[in-house]
Amino acid sequence: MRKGQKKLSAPLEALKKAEEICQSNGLKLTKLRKQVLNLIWKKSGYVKAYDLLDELKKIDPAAKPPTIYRTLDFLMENGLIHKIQSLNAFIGCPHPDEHNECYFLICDSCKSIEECCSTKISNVVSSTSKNNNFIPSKVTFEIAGTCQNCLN
Amino acid sequence: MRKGQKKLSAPLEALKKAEEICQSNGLKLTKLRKQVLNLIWKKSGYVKAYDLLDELKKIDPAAKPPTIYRTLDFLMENGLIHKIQSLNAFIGCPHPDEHNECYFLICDSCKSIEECCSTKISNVVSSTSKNNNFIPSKVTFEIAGTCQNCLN
DNA sequence: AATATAAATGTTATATTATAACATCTACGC
DNA sequence: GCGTAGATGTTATAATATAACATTTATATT
Repeated sequence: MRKGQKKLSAPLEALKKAEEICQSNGLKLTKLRKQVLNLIWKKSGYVKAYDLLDELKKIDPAAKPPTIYRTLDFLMENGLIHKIQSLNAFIGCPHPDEHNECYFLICDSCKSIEECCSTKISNVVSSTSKNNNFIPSKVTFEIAGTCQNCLN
Repeated sequence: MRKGQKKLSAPLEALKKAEEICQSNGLKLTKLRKQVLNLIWKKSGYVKAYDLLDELKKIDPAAKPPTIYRTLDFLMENGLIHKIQSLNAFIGCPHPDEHNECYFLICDSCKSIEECCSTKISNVVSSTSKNNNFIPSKVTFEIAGTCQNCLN
């Protein structure tokens, strides 16, 4: 498999993991939440909230902005999805069980996003935080640019 | 001077640097742009676009959203200010002449933002980019948490 | 100085993103 | 069954941002 290419089964795995995580943490992955998480994974890249709302409306025509935003909040709080701050967009988390510091490589050309975790990043965050006597709680690390596929 | 505390003269210095940079790069720091940059520096922390618009309206009652957003775009493009993506807010850049990779320590408690540059960060960005065959163009690195002053 | 022209600003309208506030429903423990 | 907390429904509006076109201003050239 080419590096950077998403495994076809990633959505299924992610959904299964989501079930497990909610199960073991006493969280309710309700029908609505499952539907939204599904819709997020159906898109190959990132999704915008209102596009998601449009999709959801195909299932439930009564859906409204708070429906989506509340659901997104739940999914984010529980690490099942991430918000890409520089795009105001959302993306499924492929490894919701391992909460490392993650960063995102965002291709301006093909709009793909690669989520990466690295101890280097975590180390830099903790060392620089320590240097500044700062207690970090939320890290936003997004690198926009051009991915390998689009370079050719 | 306590670490993390802003020098009182920072705004003046930043404005002077801005003049110099525009001068030497053939950019026009017009009256409007200077006014907006001034308003940004007048605030001790970050500023929201529409708050800035309200301030600007005190000087020019005819000011409208595009007035602010266009000016913010100019200032950002030329490195005189930064956008904090996780807050949809803007902040003056204290060292617009040295364009290192920067990150921001954002205190959730007192709302202060410390801009930091470190070669460690730059190194991590370039090494992880290289590992992923990714050519970075824009880095967003924001760490929210609690600052030293608010810990006590 | 008149003229061209590119950049900056003005203006109107609207798109996009997100939340407040309150009502109702549903699952679950007792 | 009954109470309660959490989830969802609903209405309205707040907050953020840009498109599109008109006008003005600076400045380079003649």
